[in-house]
Amino acid sequence: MEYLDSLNPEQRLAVEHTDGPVMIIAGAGSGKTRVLTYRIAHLIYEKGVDAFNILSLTFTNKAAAEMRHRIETLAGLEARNTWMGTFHSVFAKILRVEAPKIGYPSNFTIYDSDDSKSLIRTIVKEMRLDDKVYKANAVLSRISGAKNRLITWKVYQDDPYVKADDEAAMKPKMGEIYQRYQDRLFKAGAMDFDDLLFNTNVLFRDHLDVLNKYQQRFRYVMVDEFQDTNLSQYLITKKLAAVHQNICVVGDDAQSIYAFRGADIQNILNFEKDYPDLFVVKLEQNYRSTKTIVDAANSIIDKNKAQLKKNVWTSNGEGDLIELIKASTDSEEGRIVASTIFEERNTKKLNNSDFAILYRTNSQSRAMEEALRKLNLTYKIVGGLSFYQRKEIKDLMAYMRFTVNPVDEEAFKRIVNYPKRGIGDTSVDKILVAAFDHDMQLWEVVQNAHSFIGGRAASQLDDFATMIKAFKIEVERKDAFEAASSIAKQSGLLRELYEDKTIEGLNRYENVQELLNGIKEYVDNEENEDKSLGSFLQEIALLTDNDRDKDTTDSITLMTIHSSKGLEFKQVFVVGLEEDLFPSQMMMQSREDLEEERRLFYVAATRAMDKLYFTYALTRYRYGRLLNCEPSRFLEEVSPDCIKVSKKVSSKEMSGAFRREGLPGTSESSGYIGIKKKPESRMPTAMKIHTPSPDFKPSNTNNLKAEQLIEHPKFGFGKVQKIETEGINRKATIQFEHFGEKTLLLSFAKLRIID
DNA sequence: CTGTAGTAAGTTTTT
DNA sequence: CTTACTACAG
Repeated sequence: MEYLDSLNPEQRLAVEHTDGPVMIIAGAGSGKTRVLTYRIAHLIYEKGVDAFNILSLTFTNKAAAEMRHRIETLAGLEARNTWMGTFHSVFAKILRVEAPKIGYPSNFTIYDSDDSKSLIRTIVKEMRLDDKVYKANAVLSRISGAKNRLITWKVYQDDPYVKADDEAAMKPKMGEIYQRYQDRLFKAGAMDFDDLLFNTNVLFRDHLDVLNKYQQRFRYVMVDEFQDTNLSQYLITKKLAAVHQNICVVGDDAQSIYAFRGADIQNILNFEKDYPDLFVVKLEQNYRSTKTIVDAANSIIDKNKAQLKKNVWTSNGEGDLIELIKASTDSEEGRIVASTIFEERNTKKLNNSDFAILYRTNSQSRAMEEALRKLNLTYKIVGGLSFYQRKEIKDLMAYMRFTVNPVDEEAFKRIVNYPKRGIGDTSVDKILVAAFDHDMQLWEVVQNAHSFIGGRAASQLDDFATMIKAFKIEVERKDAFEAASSIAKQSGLLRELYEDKTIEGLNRYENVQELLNGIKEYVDNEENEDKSLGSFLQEIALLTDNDRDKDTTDSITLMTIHSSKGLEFKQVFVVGLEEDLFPSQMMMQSREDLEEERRLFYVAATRAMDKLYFTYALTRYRYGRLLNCEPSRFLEEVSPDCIKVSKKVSSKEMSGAFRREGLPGTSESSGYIGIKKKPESRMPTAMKIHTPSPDFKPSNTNNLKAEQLIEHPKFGFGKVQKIETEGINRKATIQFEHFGEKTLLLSFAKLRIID
């Protein structure tokens, strides 16, 4: 096989060792995707395995699409028959066939996290609990964490440790919320993201015939980005591979960045224990980046304790040093990045698509966008507020969802009175209560509205029911596109949007049209066998904004570091390297958290092939307030040999920023400025005297009032005298115990409000 | 039941 | 700056 000649010895081992359990530890830029595609081709053409018997699981739809494309190029159309997709999409597809076995309808709805949160809010309200204690986000992530570890509500409630945990957090009702949440999902014929995996586990546990069917079908199982699997996903693959034992996992523990959604790095660290005869290959040669970049990335990741030993190296040249750019404001940061790209592009004859700007949070894209637009540079944003999360899109989808699955509670609440048809909150509540009390299906109650609620609303509901019935008939007779267009028109939704002549209204109208176009495309696509609306809805529920076709014009890529995984660019800007932003303050609760942020930093750095830039700003707007920032600790952790301090900062802005900060240093505002060890002057002497309480956490100062007791990290305890507003700035005059009266800019000051 | 005005609180990453 | 929720008038 001559194509094997293009591989290095380790890669070749990984490709040729097809049978039995295999773990491929693939360092950044080591040609992992190449190995995976060659491996599949090898299975099909050398080992004579039917493509139909190969299952490859990835974490994003994009990665799956990329892999499918590369395999087709390499191995031809035969390879199209391999099962390839994300965990969620593959098992949603299987559940669509098998769901009735575990009591769900096969046209079950998939709730996205907005639906889930809304349901949790309803439940918390129904239980008459304090929604400030039981915040939807926190409750959902707790439940999600349990599900990812396959803990049912029953086990959750019976576990004394969990109970102690919840009680310590003053949230003893968590178990009951979990139970009710699960019950309501079941009644609404709905699964949330975690359920797709959880229920697959249940299915395989309780129906051995079904498990056996898929075990026979998937003789070869491959898992990409294995470091990001959670327990639930791991157990599914383990079960599937139990008979043939042909499981191949590919991953890099150094790039595990999804702990927040249950990824367990122990899966990769302990894999060997589950498979004693495991064959391990390490791909350590990096083909992507310059030596400087590889060294810099290694210097950061080496600080982590939890990792597998490996030595990523490269034979590439040294390349340029990493440029460190300091800006005074976030908008200046944007301007410098934009002008640097402009210059580099022209002097080195590069395309826009050779550049990427990576940030920690989506909100950072704004400043970058503005600067790029001013220089007329074409860019595209990956991710961010998803198309599918827009109100108008969710509204139309809710109509479609309710038509297909008329017990879908969240969809019902969304559309029953939109556009307005005289059915208010009171009536909606009555319907829901009636369904609950009589243990009836939502749709039955709606159809018999007169028996449950009287008056005007009842006859309005009759009209609503008639409309939905008409939709149902359309859905049965027509394909997804025709049914959806008809629903958009008949529901009055299109008219409502059409009549809104504001710019936003126009956009919303166009978005709905775009969704309809998407449905048309789906219907016209030969590969989709089932062209019903129900089937389309299941597909779309698992799509993210990253999966929509963006126009293919040559553009600079803007995205979060999380979505950059697996990609590479000639030049990469990692922006916003400020303490509390990256590493994120919300993450910095434990050593594990810091290590995950380091891995994230590692991922960002290793995206670059030729040149890497780090930038940070001294002040930044967040939530409409100007905050001051300090350089990220990562800038001190990264090997100084790899970094060159660069870029002039305009002296005017610089001194302005320093003055605002009330810092000395105006004199160094011209010339080259780098990170210095935090100057003494930046650390008020007060800090040496007052140590903040161990649990010090800044509070939201929105509601700060006179007489309020507060704690300041540097000045200690004090009492608020008065609050004034000056332009966009709010100032508080505070009488401190030991430091007398001080006036602080609230946007700068971190205060803990003592209740 | 609907619309408006005002208040409160949240801001990480993704399937 | 945003979004979600509440109170109150019509």
